[in-house]
Amino acid sequence: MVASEYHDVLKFLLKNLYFRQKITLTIMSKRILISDIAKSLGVSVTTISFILNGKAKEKRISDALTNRVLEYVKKVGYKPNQLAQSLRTGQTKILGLLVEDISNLFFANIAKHIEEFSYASGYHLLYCSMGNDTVKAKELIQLFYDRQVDGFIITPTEGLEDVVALLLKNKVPVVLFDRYIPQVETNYVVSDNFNGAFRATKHLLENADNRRIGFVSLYSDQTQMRDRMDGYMKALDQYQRQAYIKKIQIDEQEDVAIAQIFEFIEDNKLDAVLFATNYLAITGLKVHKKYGKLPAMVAFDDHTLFKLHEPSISVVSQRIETIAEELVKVLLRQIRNPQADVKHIVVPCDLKIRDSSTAKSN
Amino acid sequence: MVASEYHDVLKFLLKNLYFRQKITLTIMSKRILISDIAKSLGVSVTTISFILNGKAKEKRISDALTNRVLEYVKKVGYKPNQLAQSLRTGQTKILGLLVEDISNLFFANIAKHIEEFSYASGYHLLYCSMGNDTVKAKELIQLFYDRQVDGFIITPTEGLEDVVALLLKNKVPVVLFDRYIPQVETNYVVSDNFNGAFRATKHLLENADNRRIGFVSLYSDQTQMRDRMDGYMKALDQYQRQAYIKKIQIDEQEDVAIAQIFEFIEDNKLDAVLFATNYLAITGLKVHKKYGKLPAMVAFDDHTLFKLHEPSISVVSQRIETIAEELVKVLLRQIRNPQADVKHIVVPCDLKIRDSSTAKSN
DNA sequence: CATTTTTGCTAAAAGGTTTTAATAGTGGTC
DNA sequence: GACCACTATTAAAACCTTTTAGCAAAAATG
Repeated sequence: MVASEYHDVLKFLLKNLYFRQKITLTIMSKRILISDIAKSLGVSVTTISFILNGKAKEKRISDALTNRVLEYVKKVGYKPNQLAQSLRTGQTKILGLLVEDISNLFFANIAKHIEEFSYASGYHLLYCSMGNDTVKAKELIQLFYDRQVDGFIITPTEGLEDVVALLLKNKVPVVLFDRYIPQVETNYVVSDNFNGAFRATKHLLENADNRRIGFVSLYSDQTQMRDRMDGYMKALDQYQRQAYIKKIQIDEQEDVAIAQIFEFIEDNKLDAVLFATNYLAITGLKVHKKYGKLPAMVAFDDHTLFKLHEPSISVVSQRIETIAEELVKVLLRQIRNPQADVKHIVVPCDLKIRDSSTAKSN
Repeated sequence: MVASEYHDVLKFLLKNLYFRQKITLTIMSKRILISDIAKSLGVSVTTISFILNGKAKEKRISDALTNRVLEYVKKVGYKPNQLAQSLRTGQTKILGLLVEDISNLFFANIAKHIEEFSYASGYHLLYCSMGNDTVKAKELIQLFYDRQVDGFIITPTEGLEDVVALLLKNKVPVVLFDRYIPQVETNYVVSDNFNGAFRATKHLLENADNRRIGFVSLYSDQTQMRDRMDGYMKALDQYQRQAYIKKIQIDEQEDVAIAQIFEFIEDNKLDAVLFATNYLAITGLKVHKKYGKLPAMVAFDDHTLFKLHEPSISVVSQRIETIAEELVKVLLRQIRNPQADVKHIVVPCDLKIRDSSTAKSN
């Protein structure tokens, strides 16, 4: 199945998921077994299993019997016990979603869409937030592995190289997102952070008033941070301007961060700033609120706040739905065909220009 | 175990979760079986199972053997196959979390904390968003039921009375939150919406400039909406003021909603407005941005935006962590003791007064 | 010393599927 | 009419645990 076909199938499934037949609830205390059906119909369990798994033709079950079974199964609302099924087949039809923090709007949004695509394909999701705690992260991956999830969707935090490599070595399907691990050859889906930052910086540079343009980022070796910085640098190089870079500690106290950003802007007399994450940009806005000073700015990742803020904040926004769709697509491909080659998918970003980078105010 | 003890245990587990022993990864292709251990140690499978399930004493397994087994198990990193375990015991150690929309900040935050408390107790979470689609919601509940989750945490959308009742009838542990279903006697954990709204309204009333105070809500019969309105009404009654109530369609186009709110404020010459949800309040702020008019206001549910907005927005905020903790506590109680009586927990709200309801500006 | 009780452990069943290997019957071929 | 191929179905093994019921040896009892 080529990619575009696959895409269509997914879309189709998704669209029709909620319009299937009228839903019949079969929540009842005594779950009915395949052996009950076999007895009632005077047929063997094997036959029924074959029919239900679509192997009727292959196993030469007569059409008459096939229909009789199918009808009866529908009538009594039989559903195979998934645990028994999973135990036997080794497939749980569950994916593990490990994000940095599910309460972060970016991840929550991704999670929402991943959920939609997964469910449309018959997969459920176990989720968890790993924070920036490597030990916790490894433990959670181990837990999900022990639960025999069919695949992993992970935002790798630092220090996870070995465990991800271990998963791969054991042929566990994995797809990373938001950032990837250069040393480990895995599937990943990321935004085009480099170009996003490049275009944002260029946009700031094109306003002649912006002589001195700074970049606020985090102390982090993660690829998305590196790429954003590289994009910023390239734009500056093109215009032969000096770079001003400030990195904040990942778990810095908010007021400390605020003070640091304020100093950074003041000391360097910055006219404009590119913030590497929306969280940092929000911290930047608090500088504004506290010190009443705000240079031109662009933030990475959109946020409800940015549209409403006065002035509204320009952003490099990620195509969250596309990312989610690709994630599920790549992962399911790997699950269905373990031989499949590794996929690296880079999704373009969109530069949304608002007032914070154009208005002459401030 | 009384509630407070239980609370302590949870807290303890949570705190120590990440500091346990050094983590040893046992991700490996060939999973080791209990029978392998039995063979290696020349002991029966039964004995090992008893020991691992803490029944050594009860089953009179000698201490010597117990230790030998425990040590060996640790050495080879054996972990029981959870599927086989679940199949046999009927317990999956998985909870189903069904929220209206995981990408909504309120639910994402709750999800984060529910996750923490669940994991600390050895439970994992399957999540999904139901939207406002009753059919989808029922289907998802059915799917989770089929997966034999040990319990449900649900924000019931309208039309779910029957399926929740069905779960209850079949002794499936359920706890509702955010709102409940009056006709069905279930566990629930909700905020004290009535008093929250009452206090917020009273706060607005106490400012003598606010003669006309409106309430913007949704067309919805859900309890939390009803309670918030009742709280608003009671405060107005106390001050013998007229009520101005505007309800917006749940899935209304944003610009339509904006226009409706604007009209509502204009037509009634409102001095102040209480918004029944943070989403509505944000829509209200867009009225401000579009028409440049903003009465005094208080929003329900906090949001990053509100602290930063100029003026900052006063809110009735919910104690999300407490709610999450109670949810898990109540649900696990029910799971562990199916006879346990139904719990109704009402968590107080906090009125956070900011500039939008006090500043003389606008 | 015969009987009962306790100790220490285990064989086998149960949980509910899928899948392998086999069987009994039918029709065709030379 | 012996042999083969095919049809339509199934018994039993496998997946990996937990739990029931029971057994043999040792200790306690009268």
